[in-house]
Amino acid sequence: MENETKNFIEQIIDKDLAEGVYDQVHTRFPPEPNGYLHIGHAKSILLNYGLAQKYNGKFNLRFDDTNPTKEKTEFVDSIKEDVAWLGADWEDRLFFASDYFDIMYQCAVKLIKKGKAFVCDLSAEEIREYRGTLTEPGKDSPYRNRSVEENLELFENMKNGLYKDGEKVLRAKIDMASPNINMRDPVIYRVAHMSHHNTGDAWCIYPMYDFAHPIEDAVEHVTHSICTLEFEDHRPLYDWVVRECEFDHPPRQIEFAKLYLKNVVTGKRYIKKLVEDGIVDGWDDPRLVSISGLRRRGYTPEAIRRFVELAGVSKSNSTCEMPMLEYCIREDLKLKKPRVMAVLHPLKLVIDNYPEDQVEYMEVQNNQENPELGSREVPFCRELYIEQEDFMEVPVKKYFRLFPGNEVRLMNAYFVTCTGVVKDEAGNVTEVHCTYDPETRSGSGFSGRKVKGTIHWVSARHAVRAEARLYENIIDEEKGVYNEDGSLNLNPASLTVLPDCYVEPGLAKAESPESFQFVRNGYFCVDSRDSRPEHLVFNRIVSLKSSFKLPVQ
RNA sequence: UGGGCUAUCGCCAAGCGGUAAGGCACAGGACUUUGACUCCUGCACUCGCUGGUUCGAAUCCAGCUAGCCCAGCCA
Repeated sequence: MENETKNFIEQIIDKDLAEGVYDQVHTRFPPEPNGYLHIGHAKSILLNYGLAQKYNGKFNLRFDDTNPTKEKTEFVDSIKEDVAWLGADWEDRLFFASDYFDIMYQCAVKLIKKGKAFVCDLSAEEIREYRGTLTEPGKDSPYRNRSVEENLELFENMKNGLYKDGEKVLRAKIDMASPNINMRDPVIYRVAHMSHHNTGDAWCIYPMYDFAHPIEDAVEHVTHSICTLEFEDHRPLYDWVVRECEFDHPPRQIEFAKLYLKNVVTGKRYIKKLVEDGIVDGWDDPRLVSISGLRRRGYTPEAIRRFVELAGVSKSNSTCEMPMLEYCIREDLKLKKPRVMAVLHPLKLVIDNYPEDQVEYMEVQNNQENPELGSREVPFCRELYIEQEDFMEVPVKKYFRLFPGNEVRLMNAYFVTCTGVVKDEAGNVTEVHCTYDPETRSGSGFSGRKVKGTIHWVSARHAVRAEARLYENIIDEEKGVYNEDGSLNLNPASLTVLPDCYVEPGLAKAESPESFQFVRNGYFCVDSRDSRPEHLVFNRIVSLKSSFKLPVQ
């Protein structure tokens, strides 16, 4: 733990602490409640929370709700749930930017009094024109030199609702010729006659992000305000606001690169579109990488934490590959969850020399690598279901599962030798027949001979019918997010439903996502949202690393 | 073409003047009551390019090149 390499943010913090710039570390996660959180937010949450933990500091959850046109209470609830689920504990420090509207208003008044802000009557279009372009400087607003008294009065009028939306704004007075466009007298307050989810109709003017955010950080005594790269250009303005408003505890803004996943829709607007168009069945659809979708699919907070850790923190734009995330969930579940038998594509196997009405209960370790998980008893009888891919009438080279004449082990049970098949009129194999050797029962210590193949099974008489859902990325690989006509490029194979699966008896519907490893079929999770009684639905979390692949016929 | 930022293996990512960590992926091999897991082994004489400084450069300097971000009364 001590020898871990430090990321660049930790290096900055170390330096700050060493130089006495700060004597503690205080971070925050400041989402705008305008959508659900996704894997990208997890990086920010875990980074901020992790730093607070590491330095024995504090972590706040703060809703950046300064724009009532986009925000909803539904989103604050879901965000709180997801942040808590990820394990980031804000203790008693849950804040809303809107709780500081009074302070922000006072700050604005202070700026006006210092001659650092003015009320501007220009329209939005005019402001844009006056702003100049990337290569040409802007020019001063004709209202830039209003007196302090006039500005004070006008601003108060703005607050008191004397003006319509867009009629007037408050602007910081900085430098219209700055090469940094954010410094060209940015708007810091706008008029919006609209109910706010938190403050109701108390206000009709709302502060802009660039003005509000530094104040939020400063009043909360945040020391390190960590945000993403696109705000780098805003840092001079952030510092300007903190300085001009004369805060005692100036926070430091640090920017890092967002986390992207290859061939995956991140980005609220795309996910929002999929939800609104009804293409997915909600923000928690398992095909999405929303936190709630990952949770429903069976991902654990530990796996997501591990992934964020592995991906690291830097300033270079990067895109991780899905296998990295998949590795993390396999790693996490491997020793923690039971390994049970389930047949996704059933084929009946009849043991001709096994007594018709006999049932044996085989003792099976829940997880061979982790004895602490204990064992269970699995019924075994004459008729079983095996996986279709575990039988080949005409075996290919190097195939060592079941084929006529070959002997394999039925996992946790007996050796069986295939004796023949039954076919339907069309020539499809409908039943496989075999004989078993009673000497070879699992655990009996039999060592007379060895078999190359071991296959899983489920008792036909006892098995539970279930539905398995296999999810893939919802956007087609390699083709990008959009088609040429601008529509989303959806992957038609993103959801495969296997309605006729059989799983070991004993698996039941769960209240919350419950994960298992289905031997050779990968990791699955009981979908707790399926409301049909007695209907067992499993979401595939991730498949196992490639096993034997049949040669392409 | 103004400003800001970035550039180290297919993908992440250490490195901060002393001669390229690690993980994912991939490829071999061993093991195996599932071809998984585990375990070994391999995987950048080279750090976007070109020059320069130095005994010595991925690290310093100069000049290029490429990519990302900024002209919301969004965050």
